[in-house]
Amino acid sequence: MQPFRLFAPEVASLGKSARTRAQLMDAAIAVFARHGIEAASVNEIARAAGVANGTFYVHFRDKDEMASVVSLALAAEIARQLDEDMRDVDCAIQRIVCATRRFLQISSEQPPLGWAFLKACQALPDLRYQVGVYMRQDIARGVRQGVFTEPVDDFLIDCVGGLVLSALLSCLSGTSAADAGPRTVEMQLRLLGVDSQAAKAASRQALDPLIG
Amino acid sequence: MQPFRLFAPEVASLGKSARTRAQLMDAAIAVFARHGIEAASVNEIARAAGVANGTFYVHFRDKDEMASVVSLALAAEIARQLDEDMRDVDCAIQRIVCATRRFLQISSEQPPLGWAFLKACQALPDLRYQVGVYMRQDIARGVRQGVFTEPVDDFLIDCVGGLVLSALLSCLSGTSAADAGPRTVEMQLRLLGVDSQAAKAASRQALDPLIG
Amino acid sequence: MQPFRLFAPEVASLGKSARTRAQLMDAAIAVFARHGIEAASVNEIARAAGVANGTFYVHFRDKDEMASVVSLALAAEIARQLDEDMRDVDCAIQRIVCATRRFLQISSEQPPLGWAFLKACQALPDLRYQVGVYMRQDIARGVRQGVFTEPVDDFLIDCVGGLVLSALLSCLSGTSAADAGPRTVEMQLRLLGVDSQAAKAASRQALDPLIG
Amino acid sequence: MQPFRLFAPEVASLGKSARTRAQLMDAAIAVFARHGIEAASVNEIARAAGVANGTFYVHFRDKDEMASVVSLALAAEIARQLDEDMRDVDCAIQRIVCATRRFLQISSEQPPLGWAFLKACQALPDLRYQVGVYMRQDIARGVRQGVFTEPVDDFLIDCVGGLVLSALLSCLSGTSAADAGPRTVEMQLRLLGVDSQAAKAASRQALDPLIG
DNA sequence: TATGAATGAGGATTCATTCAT
DNA sequence: AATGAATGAATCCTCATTCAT
Repeated sequence: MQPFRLFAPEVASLGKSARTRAQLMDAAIAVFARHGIEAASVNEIARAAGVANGTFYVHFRDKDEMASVVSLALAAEIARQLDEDMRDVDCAIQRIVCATRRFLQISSEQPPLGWAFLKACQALPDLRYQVGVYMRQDIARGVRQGVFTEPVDDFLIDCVGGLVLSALLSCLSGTSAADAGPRTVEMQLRLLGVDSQAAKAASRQALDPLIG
Repeated sequence: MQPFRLFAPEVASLGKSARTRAQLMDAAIAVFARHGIEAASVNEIARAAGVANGTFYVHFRDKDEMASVVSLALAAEIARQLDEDMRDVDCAIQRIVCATRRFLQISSEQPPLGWAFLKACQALPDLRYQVGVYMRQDIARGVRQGVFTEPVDDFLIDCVGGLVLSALLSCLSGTSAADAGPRTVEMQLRLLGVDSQAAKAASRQALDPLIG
Repeated sequence: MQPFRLFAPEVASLGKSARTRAQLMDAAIAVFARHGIEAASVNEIARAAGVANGTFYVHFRDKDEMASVVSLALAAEIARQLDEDMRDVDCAIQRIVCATRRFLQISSEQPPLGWAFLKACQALPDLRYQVGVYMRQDIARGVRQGVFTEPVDDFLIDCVGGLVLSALLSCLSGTSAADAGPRTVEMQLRLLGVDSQAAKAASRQALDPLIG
Repeated sequence: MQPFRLFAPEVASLGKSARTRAQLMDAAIAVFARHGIEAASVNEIARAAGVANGTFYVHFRDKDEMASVVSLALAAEIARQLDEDMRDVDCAIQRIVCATRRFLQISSEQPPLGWAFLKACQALPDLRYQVGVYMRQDIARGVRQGVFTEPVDDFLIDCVGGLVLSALLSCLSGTSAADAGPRTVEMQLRLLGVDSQAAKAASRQALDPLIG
């Protein structure tokens, strides 16, 4: 019925209310992915979640609040997965390589998730800001480690973030090559000031087999 | 009443009908800039143009057609200005430098134009494709001239285009530094495979005084 | 507020939703009767039903679906009444006499119902077909009983049906005589091949006192 | 461009203004036939006539007036053709046979004309009345000649007229048999009180070869 | 909590009609 | 007479939101 599941667990580990809320959020992601955030209708989300439309307002004040909650939760969930993968990685380059490739993998292998994230980033400045904060940590770490020479400011973050989202869009649109992950990382490292050869080498290095 | 003027000339050099159409298009750009293309309402566009709602349909079949016409015309107008500036420039790097800095200048100095273009690119894949075709010419020229080492494919174009749009968004959001133009060019050249120092040098070189 | 009641029962024997739906259907019949089906506006129907315009779409997908639902329900309701009256009548001539006179009585005594039915028949070929199927049963029965000599085909059904509707129109227009029922039956029987005298005799015979 | 021509002569025998008016009337018939009178739009009629929409109002006060003018002219034109065919026929039965068969022939061989006439009769009581006046003449003649036994009143006229229109509808809908003309006449004569055998004989008699 | 009918403002679109040229 | 752009009321329909159950 509802093929996409991120927040609603299979087992009934949550209370009924929390489960309904999670179903609504998963449904919202699927609908946002299909129609974009503005065009998504509360009725369609409720229908996709298998609940009555009125139930929506039991869990969210209005559509805007839900968009914000869902988008932030989506970003947090992605960040959680990336952090988990990089728990023990100290090298900033490694972290960038890992995070970016893993991010592209996750979001292009689950198109609803990828599209929803992409469209949410386009629609919600708050979300872009949040993502920027997250990226800035690793980039700042690279500066401290002396591997990134570019001065870190909002503009750089905006551009690096925009590059990754562009790559994601390209992947989701289906026109892009198979090695989009490494190529994106390579470009990203170049933007950060890593020299060309080092960027290429780092971007192509083997990752945990889980990661493409 | 309507501060933004791109298509509607001050003088009555067009017939009355053409003038009304141009007013609608200018109004559309202003409204697209404020609310995005999807959320723009025909009534608001007509009101902004100072005509009755029915008049919209004298000039455009429906909202979608107008969005497409306006966006393409907007892109064509920008391209026309850029081409004019670069009429005699042969060097691909020079052309990229010039086009990108000029583009950012034009579109961030006229926020309605910039926002409208940005949102149009997000909403209309056709427009993105058009813009890609335009950019690809100069990039291919650079490859022929031996200055860009990166292989040119759709993915590269998507990323380079995305980078420039990200820079524009950053500028329009008002958070970015004054040297966004040169910095964007520098990043762009790096993505294309120009080495770091040459990129920095080229991006900072003096342009025609008109260009910032 | 709404003088015509066919589907909405006085008592609250239906759920609230079903009652609203029935009110809309009754209102639709009244409006169809006044303006015809094509010219009837959803807003006017909703207003006549005493509900908000949006409520219309809670109960019907769109105007066309409602027109079809209402018309078929109207025809079914009329057919139900006729069938009830003729439950025990076997003779085809009797059935025709009874059905036609009763039909004219019902629909000319309740002009909204009559007009709505008439206009629905003009606008909806499906409804005409339905009515034709219904009429054909009794006519075929008459052929089996050897009292109708005319061969039964679509053209005959179309003509007999058209005759009855013409009679109804004449009644509703107010120009016609009091004995429209018997005269219509007589003509109808003649069309079916009953000879003139028998037709006149049968058409004038006494019916249940309820029936005029 | 405009396949249907009734009022606009090929040759320029009329003044320019009269020609434009005639073109509009022909176009109106075609459009009425396609969409019905209510749904026909002035713009579509003007377009079909090959003139600007404003021109419509040079020739007609408004849409209703045009509908009335066109319908009446259409009926008059048909009547003129029938009268021409029957100029020398005195026998009422002959006249009915001839008029009805010829009418069905004309209007089913030129579907735009047939549909327009049919829909006009449904929409405009005035037209129905006019047609009734015309039919009544021949029917009254039959009564004087002693061949029709049925008393002539509005109700009879309505029913006989309705029968012929039903037959036309059946023909235009394409479901009806080839001998619709004779069968319609036969039914019509029965309605008027002619006995069955005489009706059949008269209805099948040979007509002028032109007439089917 | 959950429901789902009801609401009514708002959006896209059509169209009869007017009027300056 | 003819034009065709302009008008704005009216139409169908959607949708976020509310509320009684």
